[in-house]
Amino acid sequence: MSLRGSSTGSLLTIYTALYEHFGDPHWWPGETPFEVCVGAILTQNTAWSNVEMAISNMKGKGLLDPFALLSAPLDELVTAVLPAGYHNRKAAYLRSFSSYMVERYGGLITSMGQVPATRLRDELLKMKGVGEETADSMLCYAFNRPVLVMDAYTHRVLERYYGTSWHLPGPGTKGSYAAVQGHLMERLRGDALMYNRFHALIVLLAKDLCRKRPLCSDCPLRRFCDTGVEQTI
DNA sequence: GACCAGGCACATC
DNA sequence: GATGTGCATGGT
Repeated sequence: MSLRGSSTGSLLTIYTALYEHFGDPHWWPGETPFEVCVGAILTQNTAWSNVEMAISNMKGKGLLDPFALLSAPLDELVTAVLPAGYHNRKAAYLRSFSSYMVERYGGLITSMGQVPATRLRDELLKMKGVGEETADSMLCYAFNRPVLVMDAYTHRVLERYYGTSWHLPGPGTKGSYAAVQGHLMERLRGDALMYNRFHALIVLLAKDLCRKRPLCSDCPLRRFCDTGVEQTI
């Protein structure tokens, strides 16, 4: 398992070019850490625009609080998250997450923030509806931990960037998440803010390429366009 | 009308 | 353990 020809320099080049092109992405959209966690669950296999509608519904009903969420009737919660799809499952996941927060941490997100990242990650992964990507999104964007989120965008953009030298397993294959995440974090050796921005900028790039928005002529990111990445992301 | 979008759990082999 | 399938809506 290796990436021939890769180097810390090339990854930092991507990061620097992305930052210069897009600026500070200010991720994740969310007014509170709890809202970020809710968004991480709601966005599973779902476009963010649909998640925004669901979060807006929840905000309108005062459900963006673990205690309020737990005391609300289930059908009210289901109705609120309807636009995000998978409403029955996601409503159950949100209840499960809120229950965990209230029972273990008294509903205080600040108490969760005191827990070592590896332990908190293990706890999150034990909950139904929280896989590696969702747990890492919470750790990085709600708890400001130095964790790089690996999602389909990250995988596909980097796959295209490295081209034939990309020898890590593809999304969905065994060990792919930890392998790719470990590879990138070893080389980037960044802090929480850098990992936060790196993943966010990759997503912005992928979305821009989807929309076929042209990059400036001297931008190092044109390498993505030259390899036809806009055709596949 | 088909396909996709910031996954995950569970059943089956 | 690996693979396939269900979950569900809104936008394109």
